[in-house]
Amino acid sequence: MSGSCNLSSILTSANWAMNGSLEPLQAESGTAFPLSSEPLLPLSNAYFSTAYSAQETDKWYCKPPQQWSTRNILEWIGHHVEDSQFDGNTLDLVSCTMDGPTLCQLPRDKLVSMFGGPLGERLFGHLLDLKAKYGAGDLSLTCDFFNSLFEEYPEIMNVSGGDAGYDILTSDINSGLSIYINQGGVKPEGDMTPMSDYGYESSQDSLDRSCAETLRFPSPSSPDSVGTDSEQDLTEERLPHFTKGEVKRRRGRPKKNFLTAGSGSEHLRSKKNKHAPRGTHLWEFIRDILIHPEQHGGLMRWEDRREGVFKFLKSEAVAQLWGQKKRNSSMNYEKLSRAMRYYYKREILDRVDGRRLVYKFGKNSTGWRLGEVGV
DNA sequence: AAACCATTTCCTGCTT
DNA sequence: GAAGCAGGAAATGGTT
Repeated sequence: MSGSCNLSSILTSANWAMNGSLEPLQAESGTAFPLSSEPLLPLSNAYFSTAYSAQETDKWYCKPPQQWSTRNILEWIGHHVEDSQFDGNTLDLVSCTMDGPTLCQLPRDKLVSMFGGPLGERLFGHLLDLKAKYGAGDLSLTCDFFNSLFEEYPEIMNVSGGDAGYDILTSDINSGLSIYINQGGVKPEGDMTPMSDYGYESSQDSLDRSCAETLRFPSPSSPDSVGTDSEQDLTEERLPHFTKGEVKRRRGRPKKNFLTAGSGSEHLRSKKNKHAPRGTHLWEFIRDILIHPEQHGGLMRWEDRREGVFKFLKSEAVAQLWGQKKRNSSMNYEKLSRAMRYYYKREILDRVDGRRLVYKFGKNSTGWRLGEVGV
């Protein structure tokens, strides 16, 4: 694309947003998406760690993508660029400058052609998840989401055979409307269900969207959104108190099922990219909560930042959030803490004796120390 | 396909 | 008694 600015230009030009001395960026004539007059912000690690000048409610993660401004979109793309360690210098500024409705209408292949395969797929998948999440209260947005989904993945409409029962595809967190897919059909379900998970591709994705205070904890009688082998398994595994003494619950991680992974985009993405995205380990998830307190304050806090000592303030809420990330609504602090204890041996965590809910990062953990990149 | 890794689940016993 | 800690054992899903 001739004459376009790349992201390094943004990083340079965006300094005007900080020192106010540079001219606003202008798009080339014929640009498909008009540039916003809003100041553009740098898409760098430093930005994401330090620039919180904008009101929190104006962040991309605080509103539906349909309402994003150009700056929101740049922040969003920058977040994925940073999180995936993608080389932002290869991107066109023109590709990044559009409004929310324009972005939401872009088909998958268009995003892929604009941003390249890995990043484009990533952006598209996350956008689907965001549309699913924010479809609440606006049926057109939900329809938009399904139109996109069915357009991109028509095989969903041809699911047949397999286990009986409905697999949750998505849910409307405000209205309680849940959409299930069963053997080629889509069934709306009126009952309230646990909040659907989002397509976490980084810990920030989840945390941006969730605060402990707004978490919905699954009721014992509600259907579970986590994939199980079958309806029978769902009963046996998720409602053990109904079958206690009759069926022994299987140990280990519950099985996933096709189409049960939130929007399905992560499942489909994983086929193409076998490498787990950054930030998918528990200790990284914990670390990110601690280093982004402005996004999820009140869940955890540093006891001694220099030494890496931290404390769970809302242990169950953190566990639920971790469960969302792993698409496992049965996660709790007991299980999370068991995983944390495994880190002692690997020296990712050090023991802190005698203090409840207090842990300490070990020598094999990174990214939390003062002075490290982005911290 | 198999080995490996990082959890997840369940459990018993202990401590606060 | 509840909550948390410790760690063994077995299981799963994803990656190599």
